[in-house]
Amino acid sequence: MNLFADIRALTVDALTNLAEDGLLPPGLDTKNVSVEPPRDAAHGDMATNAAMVLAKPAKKKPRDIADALAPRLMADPRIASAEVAGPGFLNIRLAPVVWQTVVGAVLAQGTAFGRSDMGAGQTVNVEYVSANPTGPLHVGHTRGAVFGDALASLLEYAGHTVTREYYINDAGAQVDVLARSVYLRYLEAHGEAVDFPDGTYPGDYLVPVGQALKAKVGDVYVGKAEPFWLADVRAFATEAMMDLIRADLARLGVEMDVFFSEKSLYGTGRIEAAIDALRGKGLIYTGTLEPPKGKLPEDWEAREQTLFKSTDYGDDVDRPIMKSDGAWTYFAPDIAYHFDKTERGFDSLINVFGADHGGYVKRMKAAVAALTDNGVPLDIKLTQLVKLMRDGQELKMSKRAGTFVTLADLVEMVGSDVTRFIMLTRKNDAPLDFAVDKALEQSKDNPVYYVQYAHARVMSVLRKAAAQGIDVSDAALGAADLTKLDHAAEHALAGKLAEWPRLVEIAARTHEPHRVAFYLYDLASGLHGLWNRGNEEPSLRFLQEDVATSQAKIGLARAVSVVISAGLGILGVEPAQEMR
RNA sequence: GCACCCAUAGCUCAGCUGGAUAGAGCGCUGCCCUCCGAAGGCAGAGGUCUGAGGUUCGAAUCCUCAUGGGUGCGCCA
Repeated sequence: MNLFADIRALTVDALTNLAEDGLLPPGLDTKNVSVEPPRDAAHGDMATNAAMVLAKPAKKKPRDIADALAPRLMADPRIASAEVAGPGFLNIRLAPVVWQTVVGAVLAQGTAFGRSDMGAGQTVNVEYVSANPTGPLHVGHTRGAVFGDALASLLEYAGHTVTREYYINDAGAQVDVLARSVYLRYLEAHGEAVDFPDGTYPGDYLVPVGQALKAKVGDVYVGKAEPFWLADVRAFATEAMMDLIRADLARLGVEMDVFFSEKSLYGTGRIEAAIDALRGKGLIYTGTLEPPKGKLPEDWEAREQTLFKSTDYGDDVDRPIMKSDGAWTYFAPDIAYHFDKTERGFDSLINVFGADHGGYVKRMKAAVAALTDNGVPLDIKLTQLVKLMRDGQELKMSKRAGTFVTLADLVEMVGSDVTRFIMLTRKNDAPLDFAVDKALEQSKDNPVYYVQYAHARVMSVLRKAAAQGIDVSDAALGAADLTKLDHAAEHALAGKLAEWPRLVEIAARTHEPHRVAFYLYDLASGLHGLWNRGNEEPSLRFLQEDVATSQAKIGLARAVSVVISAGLGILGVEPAQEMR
């Protein structure tokens, strides 16, 4: 149930009737007619801009249209009043029965209240994290993981069929570096003294990998030249790193559907097939790029390269797909990977990258647009940097200084729920200061606890009521006489609940899960407000003298907890039963 | 030099396919527990939405330019 969509449909019907009666020209385009919550509560429950949007095409004054529209809306039992205001807004007040219906719907549908069929089963591939398999995930990856996962859940909630996917860069030079580093740890496990030259990974996390390699193969690689062991060690090390990464993701409750190996694209003709697809469209050619403007790289010289004509699809320059030694650049397998995604039949693609990959957005979009003739949209969401703060000071991250903070460290410090919620209290493209000390504080300073507290309060009321022998099952509350919810403050809170399905659609459409977090904060605020008004107005307390009234009021509180629960579910956060 | 992202209250940030008098938290001032959890609530003060043009009935929102920050920029993925 989406109340705003319902009232919008009512409005459009009324406009159609006006046209049939000759009061408006026929065939007006109503797609820009909106029904929204007004910014100022004094303006009523909803407002429509219909009169202003249609004034020009109908060649009528906005107020005349609004005057004609108002009585048609008021004929509906759900509408208590419709008044013309301002430049031509129609402010709508809803009948009390509407709010009672909303609460009843939440109690009947549970966390499915707010689900949308907007996605219409469209398949979406969400690729996120995709960190190089060379070490544990760090704080930056954490934001990508949380964002991508919440976005995926949000899209599922809005009716899409979602695949969560991780692209493993296991074919480049950096996994050779990994293999050499593990080899050194392997020698160390055999008692050799080793040191780690530049261009190797000295991290302790490879010590157990070296030992595991020894346990597996004994000493067969000791004293052997690199070509003898490189491929084997690389495979072993990469697998070990992916185990590490999967374990890190599990700490956050992130579970991928697909891990896609870059290496699997090589030697199978799949890169060639993707490039051939572009060549077939006349988009591959041999040429020389202009030198970049401004400061030149020192060793710059003009070279002939195999290029993808990405400028035909909005990129700034054409991009090389093959190195001068004939090997593919990193971009070629990327193209092949996305070609593979489109061939798997996804209706749309989403990539979540760190902001430092912003420079690849245009070429990636160009590649997908070219491969699908603009048929499959690719949205790329960039997550900005995370700064960890403690006591107002930035925790500087430095591997050398030993202050490198990993995902595992962060989750260890503040827990998965707090990590996830805080990371989603900022828009993805805004930098995030993560105050580790504040995140653990149980106060209003901390939005996680504020929302959790609201949920816990409701649970507390339910426990208290149950102890008094009141049936507080959702079925019983839903069957209660909800007309007892007759106070404006209660209607206002129910109105917040009614916004939930609408918010889900907006958040899903814009690919912005942070909106869910802000909505939950707002909803929690509404509950806290009503709760405290009960201090001064006993009739607003949830527990009343008679059972029937109690059940109605508890029903409202329960409905709030259900929606909080649904929202937290999308964010991947467990609702609190009580605060401790 | 070019591209992308960003600029909203003292601070940290929301702001809905353009909508009415721009919101929240922190901080500041003053209130509210014989009462379901005060880990909360209420009220007040605080704004040329970086600047200048443009489109529109209407711009924080869209377009152009400027200023100030961040990120990236041909054989690293």
